[in-house]
Amino acid sequence: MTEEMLDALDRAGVRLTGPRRKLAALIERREGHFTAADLLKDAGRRRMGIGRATVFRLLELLSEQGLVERIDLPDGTHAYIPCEPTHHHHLVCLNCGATTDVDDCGIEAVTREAARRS
Amino acid sequence: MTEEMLDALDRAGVRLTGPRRKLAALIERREGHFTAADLLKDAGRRRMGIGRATVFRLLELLSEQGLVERIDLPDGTHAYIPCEPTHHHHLVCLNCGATTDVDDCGIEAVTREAARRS
DNA sequence: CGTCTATTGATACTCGGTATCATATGTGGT
DNA sequence: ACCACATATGATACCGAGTATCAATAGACG
Repeated sequence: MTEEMLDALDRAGVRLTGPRRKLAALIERREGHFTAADLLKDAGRRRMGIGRATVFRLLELLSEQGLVERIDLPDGTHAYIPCEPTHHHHLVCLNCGATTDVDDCGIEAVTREAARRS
Repeated sequence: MTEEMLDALDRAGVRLTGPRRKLAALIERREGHFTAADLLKDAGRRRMGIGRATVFRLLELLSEQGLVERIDLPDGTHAYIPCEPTHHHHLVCLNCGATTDVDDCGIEAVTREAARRS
């Protein structure tokens, strides 16, 4: 997984820097979803001097590359889920935070119908 | 619509105060969705001295009463849509901001399937 | 090894929303 | 019509997520 990320970053033509390697490793040991704040906390606890901005920047990069899915939580914060860059949806349990992938794309039918009626 | 809101507030056992009446009127003249910031701006422009907190408090109240639906935009902000307190979904166009109601609840099938599989 | 550009982290900032708290104001009882 | 008192208000300060800036650092490539 870490390798995957680093490869993808390399392929994207960006530099393979120390902070990025460290953050990729941190993401790897997280299971399931996490927030920017989680990573920041992880990094802080291990006294790697990784700046706020760097974390947000890497998450943006990863999400552009499709290695991470950005989820909009109803409380207005964001979570990230490491994932394969294929088409699918995530369902997030608002109570326990568990996540599931849904490949059956039933949403399309609903939106199509709504588009027709508007 | 304003009457509806005020009635509902009355029914909810809260006081029918000046600021609440004014805000209800402001909401009425807005069409479609709006944000807390929109209301704040409206109120400020007319020099009604309505505080930040009051706006958020009223929106919370209205949303508890089901008179307004709180929408989570992907950029992490919230919008509100005046609506009847019945079961339905909203689709928000991310480009133009237009909203549509969807009563066909296709989402249930998807979530049910996912629940079974997890 | 050296250059040169991408990246970094500190800092300050913005913005949506919330907590606090003294003051003002609806409301229900008389 | 008045009063008492709880509820609601607005000013202010605060919080947390995310972004802008910018001088200093460090990959990558020759």
